[in-house]
Amino acid sequence: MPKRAAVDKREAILAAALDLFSARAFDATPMPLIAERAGVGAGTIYRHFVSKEALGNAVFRDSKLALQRGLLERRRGGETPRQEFAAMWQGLWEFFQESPAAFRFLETHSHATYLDAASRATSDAVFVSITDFVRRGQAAGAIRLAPPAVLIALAFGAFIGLVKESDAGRFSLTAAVVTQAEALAWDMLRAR
Amino acid sequence: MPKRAAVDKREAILAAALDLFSARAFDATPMPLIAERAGVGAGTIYRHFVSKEALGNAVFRDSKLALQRGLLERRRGGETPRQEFAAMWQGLWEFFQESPAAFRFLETHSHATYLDAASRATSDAVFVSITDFVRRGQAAGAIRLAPPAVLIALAFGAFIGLVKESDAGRFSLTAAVVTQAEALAWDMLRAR
Amino acid sequence: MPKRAAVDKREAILAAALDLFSARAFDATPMPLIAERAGVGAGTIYRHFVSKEALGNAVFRDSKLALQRGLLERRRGGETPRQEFAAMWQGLWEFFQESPAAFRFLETHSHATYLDAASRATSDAVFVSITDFVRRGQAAGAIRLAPPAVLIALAFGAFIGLVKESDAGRFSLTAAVVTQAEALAWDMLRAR
Amino acid sequence: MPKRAAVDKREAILAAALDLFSARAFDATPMPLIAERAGVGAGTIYRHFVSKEALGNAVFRDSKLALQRGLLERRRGGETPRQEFAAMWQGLWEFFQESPAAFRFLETHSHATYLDAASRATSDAVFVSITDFVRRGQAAGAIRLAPPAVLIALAFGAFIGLVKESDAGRFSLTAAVVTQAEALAWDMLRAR
DNA sequence: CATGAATGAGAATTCATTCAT
DNA sequence: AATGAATGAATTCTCATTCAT
Repeated sequence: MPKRAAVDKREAILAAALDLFSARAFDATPMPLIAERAGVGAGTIYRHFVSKEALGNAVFRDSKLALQRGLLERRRGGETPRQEFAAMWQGLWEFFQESPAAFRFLETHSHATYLDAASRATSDAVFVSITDFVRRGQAAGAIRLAPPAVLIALAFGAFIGLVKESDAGRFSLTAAVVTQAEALAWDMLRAR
Repeated sequence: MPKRAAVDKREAILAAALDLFSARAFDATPMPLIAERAGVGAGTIYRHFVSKEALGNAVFRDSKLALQRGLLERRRGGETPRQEFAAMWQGLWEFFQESPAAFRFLETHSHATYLDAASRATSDAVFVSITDFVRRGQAAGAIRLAPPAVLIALAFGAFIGLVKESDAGRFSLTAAVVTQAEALAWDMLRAR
Repeated sequence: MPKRAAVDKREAILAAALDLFSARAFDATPMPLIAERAGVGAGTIYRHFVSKEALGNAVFRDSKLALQRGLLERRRGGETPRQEFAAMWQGLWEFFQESPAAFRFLETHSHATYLDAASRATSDAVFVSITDFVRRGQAAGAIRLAPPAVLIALAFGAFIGLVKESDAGRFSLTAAVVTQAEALAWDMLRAR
Repeated sequence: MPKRAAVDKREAILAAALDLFSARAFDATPMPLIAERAGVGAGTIYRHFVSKEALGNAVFRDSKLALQRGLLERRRGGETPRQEFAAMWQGLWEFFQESPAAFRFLETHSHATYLDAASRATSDAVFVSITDFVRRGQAAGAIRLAPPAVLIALAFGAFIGLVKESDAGRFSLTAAVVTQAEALAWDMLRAR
């Protein structure tokens, strides 16, 4: 088992990298800056990650898993598809509030050339878990009969659009806005 | 008026830069590579753009204006909001088909740190012209009464989600998919 | 055809690298030091050689070919094996006098891990040209009947030993010493 | 007197360093790799050697002394110069067989910039002990009247040439080859 | 004594930009 | 105007050495 201090440094490095990668581009972020932000020596990063790319992938996977947790943790079981969708939308919103850097990082780096197979597999796993929800909703007659991937792309894209445009200063992303948006997004998905 | 040859080189540089910036990150794209792709000398780029950042901004503005043209050019006048929305959605789709590089570039670089005031102003102008459409639709009772910026964020985000997930290989972005998606997106916006 | 200036810089870099690599180890020689010695910018080296290893190989091949020229150029044709050996020994001596750095570099780096196939091929070609001499001498009954490679190893090794020990300060390598040594070396090779 | 364990670690470090230094260059051999190979912590090396250079010098001196032992231990006393030379040549061969790494290390690092006065003194001592043999041989009329240092350089160089060229794959260094070579080398030295 | 995590100076290499041609 | 060779600052990464445990 790794020492406490080592784990702390690793966490500090990941946190600093996430902060920086979400604010500037990956390629525009020098390793020494990450080290400084994390409060460690530049060489220390390489004791935990074999390369900058490996660090980028670790940040990506951590963020993706955090998103998955946020997305799924509010579901209770035994909910209607309508309720489940609301829970996921709220979960996304809470994830964004808890770690906006992670949310923005995922959105900006989803097609980054440095992502490796493991990172892509993590992305896929998250996607599959949502696909499952859509299929159940369709089977129950609550969600429209369109390819699940397309429905997810539209709904997820809508949420991301919300964050991006609020970042651009077009409006302020309040709980009220998010809740209203959820109702609209559900109108896009629900069977009629 | 600039000479024909000079204009051609400028265009070649912009096209090469767009190609490259949409495939790799801005900071991961060397100027000499852009020059080579454009068929000009590295120094020549600096006769047309004062810096790499200036080139990035020019590419951004050109792409944004092309998107605006695509978005608006199919509208005829005298259409219902429903028809106008369909026209804009189709316009977006045509813009994507004509220059997927420009579409992807805009999506990935919308928050780039190198964007200057003029670029942001161009973005805003595009946004405003869509806002206008939403307001008219709301006045006509065809579009829901929510902040226009939020509705645009949701609908535009949904379209971008479509492109991103199809890029990720989750499905193939055919005309049929796009048309079906348009109906769903309209269901998100329309008043009821 | 490359420009004159470019060729000059390339030569300057090769000369500086040879100087430095023969005085210190390859791995102990920083590229900026080579650049400084050559009077060029550090980046310039990379316009002529793709890597430090490539530079090392170029220096090696150049030196090896210079050694080959020195070794063979004093031969006239129609000489006895005895005369030919003397010519080669003198050629080696002249090569050493003209470019002691090249001589020492070859000796110290003959097994360097960075040497590539082309460099090894150059080494082999030189070896073969000497092997040919030995075979002819053996056919003429002038040189002992031992494996040519072994004879070459002994004679060449003897010459290198001379240089190394004189470098170590055990004696001064004068023309007289070299000539006397040649007679002894021949006594090692000649048939009896 | 140092503890047994400490001596063992010191020996392990020296052995690991010798192995590594003979296969790769001194400057291309990381201390942590030596530590790992020796089965000790990286810091432990510094309890036995003040620096990497000091370690390199210790390896050099150990190897040089081992060579000296190999060179001289087969001499019995009361031999003819001819027999003594054969004994030394065989000793060299046995030393090479017992520790080829030490042999190669000495050969490659004889001019290393990090060698200190003590290392050079050790080299000199070995040289002197051979010089003594040459002088006696000359006094007895068995060895040519040339500067002993020159004769040693030639003979020793010849042996090294044998090893280098066999390493280069030109032939296989068998006992038969070594014995034949000894006869030739003696022909180079013997008075006539 | 021994360890090995941590460090930061220094290594190789890249690339935006300049300027002589 | 156009070029592309040249530059050197900045980047990623390595490793000798230290020191808290």
